[in-house]
Amino acid sequence: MRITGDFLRGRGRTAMTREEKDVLEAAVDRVETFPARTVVIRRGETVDMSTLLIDGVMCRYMDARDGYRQLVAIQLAGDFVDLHGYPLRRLDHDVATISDVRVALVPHDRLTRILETHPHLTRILWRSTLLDAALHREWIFRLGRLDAAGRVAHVLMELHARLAAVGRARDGRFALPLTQQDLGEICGLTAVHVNRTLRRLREDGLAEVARGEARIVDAARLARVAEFDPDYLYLDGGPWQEL
Amino acid sequence: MRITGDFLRGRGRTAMTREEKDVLEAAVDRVETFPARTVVIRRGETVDMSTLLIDGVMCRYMDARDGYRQLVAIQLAGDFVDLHGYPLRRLDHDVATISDVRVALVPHDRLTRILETHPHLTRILWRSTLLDAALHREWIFRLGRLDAAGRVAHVLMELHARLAAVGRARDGRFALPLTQQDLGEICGLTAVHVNRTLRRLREDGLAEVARGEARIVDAARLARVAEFDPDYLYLDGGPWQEL
DNA sequence: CGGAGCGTTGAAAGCCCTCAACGTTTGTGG
DNA sequence: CCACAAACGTTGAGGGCTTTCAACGCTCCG
Repeated sequence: MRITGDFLRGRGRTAMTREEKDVLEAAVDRVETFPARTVVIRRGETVDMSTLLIDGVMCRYMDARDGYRQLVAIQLAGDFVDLHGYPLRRLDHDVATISDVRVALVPHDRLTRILETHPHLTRILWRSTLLDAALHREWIFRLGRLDAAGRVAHVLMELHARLAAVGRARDGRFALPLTQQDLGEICGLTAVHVNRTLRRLREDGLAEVARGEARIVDAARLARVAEFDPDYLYLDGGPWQEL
Repeated sequence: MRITGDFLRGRGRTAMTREEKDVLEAAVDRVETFPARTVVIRRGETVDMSTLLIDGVMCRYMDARDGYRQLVAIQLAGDFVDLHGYPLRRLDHDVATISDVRVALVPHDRLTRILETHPHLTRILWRSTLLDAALHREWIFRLGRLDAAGRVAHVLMELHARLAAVGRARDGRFALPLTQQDLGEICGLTAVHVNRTLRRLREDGLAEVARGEARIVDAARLARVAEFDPDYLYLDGGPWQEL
């Protein structure tokens, strides 16, 4: 498969012409791997390349004074992890791996070239950074309005939907290399309470998380607990088709 | 003053050339006003213009099942409220006014023209949508990691910094047309608890909010309670100068 | 096979919510 | 300009959700 084959897969990739896909593919300078649990970019660093995640799971996070951190994004296969670093030039948060990952690196000067020559592809790249922003907003909603069960349920629903879009979920099951501590740092909860909440979801027949795998047992009820509506993911086949 | 004169003011506007400022100004189709507490765009609507806020305060929010809403952004003078609607085509949230507002409307076909002819200005517009995303991330941090006092303090610090950047704060004071209910919908708290928290901040000599005005009394201590670092606002004069 | 990280469970404390009542301000119409 | 109503702000008491602290079991990897 092409290096960039999962980019926007299931979320508007079809809006790219064959030539645009080639141009994007050609913008990749090289492919690298990082081991699990590695910090890749530190907050404040000036960046001159952006990272497209090919396989594995990464995260973006901000540190709190008490030593805990708050995850602000989970990045999955096909995600441009730090494309926003191109217009912003420096990042306001850290980037790290969760699992072993394979990434493609795209130098910013090649993005500038795309900007100058391919307006439609530019708009698609721009759009992809805004899909991230839409996820951010949903995370704000999750943290501001949902209780512990809702938050954990929401994360599971979101990850399932996103992984399914890139062919990495089947029958409601998907690999979930997150610890309960990680889930806590996503949901603004302690690991202890995540544990109790997962038990509750399991006992209620909604979802099961164990040994690096998640399984959504009753999607309808889980979605209700999570107040989950996949609109914000702008998935293909949703109510609108665009670009 | 020009209609677009506050756009990116204090946050990278100087990176725009004179010609680019003219092009942006010319992209404005018309100026409109809306009264306070009006819904301007409903979630899911397809949009073909974007809204630049000239004066007043607006918000973006998502509804929860219980009737409460979660604000995901506050927009101030100079903010492009829904520029993300251009690449996304439809919004995943509602947009409403808080105070009376004056806005400039920019048709999307003119943005497409800019995309095709002004790559540097395009990058600046792109960047402005990513400043919003950086705010989203900080809001996630605020909700996930801070207690009530920290959240309210953080909102006050952020609004002060952003308003100061566009010349609408003086001596730590600024107009704050938000009710305690609004603050609760920003912070994921009830209005009652916002009230108690504001009292606490007042009694501790950190900040005062009353009759539509906020006053930051002790910025250093308030920033500490809020774990506030203005990095994420990408203000001019910060540690980096870019574009 | 040993250790470190991860997961699990219980008890107690704390923060925030809910409910309720009342005071204050704002805006509107007479 | 006043009167009134509605929205907003304030305060108290009690309850619930989540955290904290502590202990222990499990799993996986070197």
